[in-house]
Amino acid sequence: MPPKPNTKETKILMSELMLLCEWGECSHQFNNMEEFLSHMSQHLIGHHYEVGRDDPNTDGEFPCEWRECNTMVQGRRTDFLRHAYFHCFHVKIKNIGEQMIRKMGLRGCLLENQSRNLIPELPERLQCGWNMCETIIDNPEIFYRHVDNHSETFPEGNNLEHGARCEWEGCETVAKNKYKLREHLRSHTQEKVIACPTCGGLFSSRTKFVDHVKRQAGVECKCMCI
DNA sequence: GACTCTGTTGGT
DNA sequence: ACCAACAGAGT
Repeated sequence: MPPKPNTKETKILMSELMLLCEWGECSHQFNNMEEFLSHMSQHLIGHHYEVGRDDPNTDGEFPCEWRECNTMVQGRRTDFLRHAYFHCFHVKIKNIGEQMIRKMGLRGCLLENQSRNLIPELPERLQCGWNMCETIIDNPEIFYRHVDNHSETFPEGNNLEHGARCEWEGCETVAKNKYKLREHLRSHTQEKVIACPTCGGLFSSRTKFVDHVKRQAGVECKCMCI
């Protein structure tokens, strides 16, 4: 059935992603994450890495060459990779934010955009806490997909008789169904779903992001400020 | 059936 | 004021 004529076309389409690489002088564009990530891996091969000197298990300093990042990653090479690949994930969710602004006819946020490519503090490592899993993946996009996949162990449908029990270490949550579990799992991974293309801020839901944009654009402030 | 949005709550 | 988490409703 075709979409209803009067519904707002605010659906975010992954097929409309425009992913721009901002590594060093690079400005390649991609429309899917697979190609973008594999492109990024080419930038990272051998980047400040010498066998025998920069041992993967010893600490070092890794300057990130992503434009307007200017971060010196202190730690192991694996910490640097996690940082570098987070830029790719950040590009993706910022692009989702851009689509959102466009499709809802909003004005962008008015904060300074010097922070647009700054990435937040990440966990020391991205390790899956699902029972008996313990998988560690240094690429946030791939890590989040991995965790998400654990929800596939539950049957389809919205009304499961026994629900979908989270098996994350120490978690007792029983979600209503596997879709709720997917949502819940993001609270364990701190995965964000959307980011502001202007200031770079990350948000856990689309409504939070829309609130942010409206607030920053000064549109109809609902609070008692002044 | 597979998401997606919205309102409430509770913590900082 | 801000935000994460959740339940339940809506598409």
